[in-house]
Amino acid sequence: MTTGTRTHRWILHVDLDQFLASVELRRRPDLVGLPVIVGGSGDPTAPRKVVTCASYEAREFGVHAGMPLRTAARRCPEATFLPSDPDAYDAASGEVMGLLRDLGHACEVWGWDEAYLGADVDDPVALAEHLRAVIAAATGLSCSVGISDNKQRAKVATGFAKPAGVFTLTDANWMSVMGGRPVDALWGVGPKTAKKLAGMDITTVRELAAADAETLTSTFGPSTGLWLLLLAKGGGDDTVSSEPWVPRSRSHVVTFPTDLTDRDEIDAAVTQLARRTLDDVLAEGRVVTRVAVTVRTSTFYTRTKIRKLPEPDTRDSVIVATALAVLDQFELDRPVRLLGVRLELRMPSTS
DNA sequence: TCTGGGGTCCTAGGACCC
DNA sequence: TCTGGGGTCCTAGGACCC
Repeated sequence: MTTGTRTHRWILHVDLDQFLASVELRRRPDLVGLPVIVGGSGDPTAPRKVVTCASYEAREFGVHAGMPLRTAARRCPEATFLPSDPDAYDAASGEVMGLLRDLGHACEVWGWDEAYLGADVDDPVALAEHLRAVIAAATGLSCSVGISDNKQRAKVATGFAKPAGVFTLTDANWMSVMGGRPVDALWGVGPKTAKKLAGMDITTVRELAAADAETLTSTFGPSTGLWLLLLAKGGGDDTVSSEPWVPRSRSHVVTFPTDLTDRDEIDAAVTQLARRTLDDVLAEGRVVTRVAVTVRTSTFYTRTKIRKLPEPDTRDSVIVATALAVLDQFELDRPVRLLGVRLELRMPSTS
């Protein structure tokens, strides 16, 4: 088995196409080629539920992940709505990641439907086509592959590979492909950073790449400023680690169908969230260091408070009491739309 | 068509100690 | 008496991603 963190000649970003929808289509071949929308309990009339994944056919109607299900139903009434089935997606993801690990290259898994391979090969396109064929033959799932020499650029390349393709992005074609595109085409640059940059008259990747380093560091800080410059020039993180990812935290949030106003109900909900999250933590043999509680009111005002435990702990009584004590620090003078509990975990010693 | 759920990382600022 | 910095721990909050 390949382990450790190191650099490689090539980094391949593997991204499963419309992953959740594809898993559903595998067991519902009658729906192939039709608009399929996965989310919530599969009831398109449910309020406060959103699309988790839309098939490419559904996307033609303007439906996308994060859209309220009721909106999706209006845009695409003929779609088939399916409930989210996390166990099925876990299993399918496991199949694919197992196949990728068996290829004999460094393999870093990024969530359900993405992974990076680090490979010292002469022909990365051949490797990409090979793994696409292996995954398709063994699982019936389609993926796209972006090829580069760092993660960020490989990830951007995947955008050009989709669906079901391969795309290579290197110094040779980076600026000609990306130079004229908006800065938020870079992985890690979102709307806020794009707006800040626009205020500095920087709107394209080419302009950001040519920007003055001191100007960027004075606005974004020494670390972030230089990172933005590196990203625009096509740089990024060039290491791939095959070590299993150790989560830093576990959390659950709930948006209530109707806002809570009764304090006893709010306490009960936080207690339940804390217990559910702690169950996950204990199942993984981890220990809690900090307890965070998030409250979102009817006005969508959202705040998180957090408290460090006196000692790392696993006791239900301590975790629940701490969550309730943190909750008690909120004003709670408005109806509560969402509650969340996040447990931060002690990292295993690295020795 | 009012706005889900699960994560990570970075920065700022206050408290406290030397 | 007053003032100075440095370092570390802690929480809040921002930003981004899938």
